[in-house]
Amino acid sequence: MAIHRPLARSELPGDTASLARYLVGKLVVRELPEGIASGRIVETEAYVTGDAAGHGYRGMTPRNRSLFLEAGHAYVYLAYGISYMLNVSSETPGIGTGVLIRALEPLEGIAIMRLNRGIERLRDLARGPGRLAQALRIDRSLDGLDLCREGPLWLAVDDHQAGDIGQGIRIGITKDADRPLRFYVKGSAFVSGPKSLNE
DNA sequence: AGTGCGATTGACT
DNA sequence: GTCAATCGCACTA
Repeated sequence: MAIHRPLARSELPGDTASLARYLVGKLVVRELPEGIASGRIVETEAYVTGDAAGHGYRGMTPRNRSLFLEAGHAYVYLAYGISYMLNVSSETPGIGTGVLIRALEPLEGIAIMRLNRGIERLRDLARGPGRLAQALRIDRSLDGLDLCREGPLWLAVDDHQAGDIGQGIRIGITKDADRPLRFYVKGSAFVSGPKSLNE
C-alpha cells in the first residue's frame, strides 16, 4: 500500500457541508502499536452554524472546545455513555462546527480492527460512528489532535475513484432533523442507517 | 448538588 | 420490530 499523504489544511473546503461531502472517499489512518489501520470514509454528517443539533450550538464548553479549533482537528466525545464519535472540526477558529465521520470501508489493519471490535464480519467493523471509533481504538485521548499531519490519527487522500455521493437527512437526531446534511456513497455496503436512506 | 438526556449499539421478542 | 445499557456533562437552582 502506498504512503498516505495527509490532507492539506489549505485544500479543505471552507464551509461545513462542503467539507462533509469532500471527506467522503478520503481515508482515515490510525497508527497503533500493532500497526496501521485505515479505512475509506463512506458516510459523513455536517453540523453547521445555527444548527440546533450541533454540539457547538450553545457555545464553547469543556467537552466541545475542539470543535472550535481551525478546520481539520479531531473532536471526540462519548455518546450515550457507550460509544465514542469522531468528528472533524470545520471552518475558522472560534466557530463551533464540524463533520461527524459515520462509517468506513476497512482497508488496512483489518485483523487489528477485528480484535478491537471482537467480531469477524467485515461489513460491521466500522459501519456506524461508534463501531468505527471502536475499530480504530479512538477515545477522548485523541480529542483536539491535528488530523492534517501524520501522527496517531490523520486524514489522507485516496486515489480510488469515489462512487456517486448521495445526500439526505441525518441519523439519530431530534432537533433540526430535516436538514439534508448527511453524505454517503450510494450503494456501499459499509454505510450505516436504514436501507431507505441509502439509495 | 441534583437531574435528565443523548450525533448508539447490541441483545432480545 | 422493541428496548435497556451506561455515563459525562450541560443545565437548573
